[in-house]
Amino acid sequence: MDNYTGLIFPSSSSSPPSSSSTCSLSINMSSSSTISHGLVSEMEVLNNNLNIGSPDPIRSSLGGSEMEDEVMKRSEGSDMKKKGAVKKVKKPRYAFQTRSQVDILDDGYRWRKYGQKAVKNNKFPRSYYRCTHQGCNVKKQVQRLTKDEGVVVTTYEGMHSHPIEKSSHDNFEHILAQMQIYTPSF
DNA sequence: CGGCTTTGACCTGCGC
DNA sequence: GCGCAGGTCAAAGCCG
Repeated sequence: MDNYTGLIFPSSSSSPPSSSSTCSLSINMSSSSTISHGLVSEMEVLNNNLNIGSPDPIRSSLGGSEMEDEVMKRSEGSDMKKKGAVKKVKKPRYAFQTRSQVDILDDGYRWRKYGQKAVKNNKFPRSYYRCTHQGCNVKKQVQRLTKDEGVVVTTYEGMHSHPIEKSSHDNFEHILAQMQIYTPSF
């Protein structure tokens, strides 16, 4: 099938993606460790441009940082008021569009679905996945666009701290090879 | 039997 | 303060 993959970049006003192709590769490949977290901290901007879910920029309520995965848990269901001690650290998020019949890109990592929500202004639900590798807190969201049902938007949050698990790695490289830089010109 | 998906409930942040 | 929308949890069920 024809599936193009448009990489969505954090189109911040200050730092245009100069060598974007290298950045794209770093999304999920094992070399991602070379990318500093500060590289993309403004996913909201591009999400806004995309109108993924709502006209608002994403509210970055995904405040989960690496450590408070436990903290975020409702402790006893009674007092989970420890958020005051938790400082919100925004993880960098990366999104890219894929024109595909299937929602899930086989990127070589193993994901476990932990939630699904209906999103406003979108007839397709958004699915939430977490990397199953122990100690790896990478999450991703998968959403199909209402206005173009063939387009799937995948948003990654965090960096994998481990190599790709499956050998289908080549598959993802193939996808990456077809990547086009998405330039939000609207 | 273990891992994964489904799904409703719960929590939080934000706008009004 | 209230309501809405997004994000997460966890129990139950399914499947290999």
